[in-house]
Amino acid sequence: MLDIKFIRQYPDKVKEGCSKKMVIVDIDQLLDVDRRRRGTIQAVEDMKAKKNEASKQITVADEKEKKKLIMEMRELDTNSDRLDKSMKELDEEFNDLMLQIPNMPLDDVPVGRSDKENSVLRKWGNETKFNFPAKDYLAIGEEFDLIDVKRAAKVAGTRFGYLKREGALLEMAIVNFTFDFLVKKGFIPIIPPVMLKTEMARGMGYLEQSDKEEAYYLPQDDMYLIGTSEQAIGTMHSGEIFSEKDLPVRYVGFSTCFRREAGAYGKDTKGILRVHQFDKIEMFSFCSPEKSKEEHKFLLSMEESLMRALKIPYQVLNICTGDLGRPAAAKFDIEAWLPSENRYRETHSTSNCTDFQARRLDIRYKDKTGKLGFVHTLNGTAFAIGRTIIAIIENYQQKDGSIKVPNVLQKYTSFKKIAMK
RNA sequence: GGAGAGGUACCGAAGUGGUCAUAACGGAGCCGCCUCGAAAGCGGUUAGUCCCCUUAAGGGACACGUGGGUUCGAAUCCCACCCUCUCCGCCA
Repeated sequence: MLDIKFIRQYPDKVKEGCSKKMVIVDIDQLLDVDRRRRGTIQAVEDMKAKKNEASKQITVADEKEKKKLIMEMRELDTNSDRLDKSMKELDEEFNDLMLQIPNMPLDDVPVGRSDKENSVLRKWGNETKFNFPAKDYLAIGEEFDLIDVKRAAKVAGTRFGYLKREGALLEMAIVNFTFDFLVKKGFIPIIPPVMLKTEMARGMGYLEQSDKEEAYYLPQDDMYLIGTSEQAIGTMHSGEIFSEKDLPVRYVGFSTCFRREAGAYGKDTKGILRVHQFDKIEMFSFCSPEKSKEEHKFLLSMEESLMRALKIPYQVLNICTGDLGRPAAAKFDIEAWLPSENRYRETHSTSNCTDFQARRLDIRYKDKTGKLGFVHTLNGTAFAIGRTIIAIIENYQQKDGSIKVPNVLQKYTSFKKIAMK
């Protein structure tokens, strides 16, 4: 959510931000509702002030005076009912419009219409080439019985997978390695709930329009399954006030993530690249507003360090305004090299959501002088484990058909390569 | 799932229709006084959001878990929901 005061003051900036993000919202209509709403607030408050004054008098008035005042107040009530009703309508309209407005992109975010206009910031590592016929991850995974999507389809349907044998063990190794790495950097390890109350899901800004279709909803309990642990970590401090000296507060969370992939029919239908359920390690920061740009770079540097530790070639994308999504003010993606596709595929994403989520969730901080302000929230993928395993299998396949385990992970596994069924 | 108790400030807690929310009382934190220093004691302080006005100052509304209702008036009475705790049942 944006600050209405900011919208009043800089309507043109907000309109520009919306159009850069390819979001259509009628800002003039919002400002009109805002004007009418404030007028009504004034009228309602005047009336309440009158009633409060009369109430005070009633307590000290004599019997005759009291009766007269009560009659007057009864009459006033018929008017106030009408006002209350239009107040409620205006509030609803106002909130509706406010929730539609996306976060403003930061000034240095490149302007573009869609993901086709994202720019490559840098590349790391040499794109893996083999002097033997390379296989794709699914062929190798099935050969060694690491991945089983056929039986998953029987049991749960398409877009599910079993991770088996060394595949399952590899997941544990990645989790342990990543937690060791990030806890040493000061991140607080956490395993969050994977279900959210509706109000919390809304607070994270993922329930508006098409985003809503992406989440699994449990009607019996009015709850949502999380699409990423970001949603359960960001909401953790809702309604709370940090001391500025305690910021930044950084978490590393592990959770299963659930996505309906409603708009992705026909896309990546094979294998486990795009599935309804996967495990992910996620970083999340709460920081002061002045530090969020720096914090964003820090999260990106953590992502890159992790990829370099695994020695998987990657590129960093600077996401353009049209591809940011609603809550983000700036975003970087990392794509890992997949030899079988001869291209990079997304494995990481880190967003600076500035105060957009903090406003909705009422997460503030108190500075040295006692002044309150909204914190900035940021998130970044440490590893989406399924896709990381895909990248490892493909980039680490050997001429003899085996898969080497990346050096940094060997400490966390009892095997150095995967060669036997 | 059944039965009960409860949610008030940083924490504990009183208040059970109006003079009790700038919220009694107790504790904790911070600042100051006292002291060579500390403890004790004393004094101060620890919330906000919105609207009007805006240079400042000021005025008003709301805030007793959340949302409704009853009433001239609700922390207090009624309804729904959320959360916490205790006991029983079930359970990894």
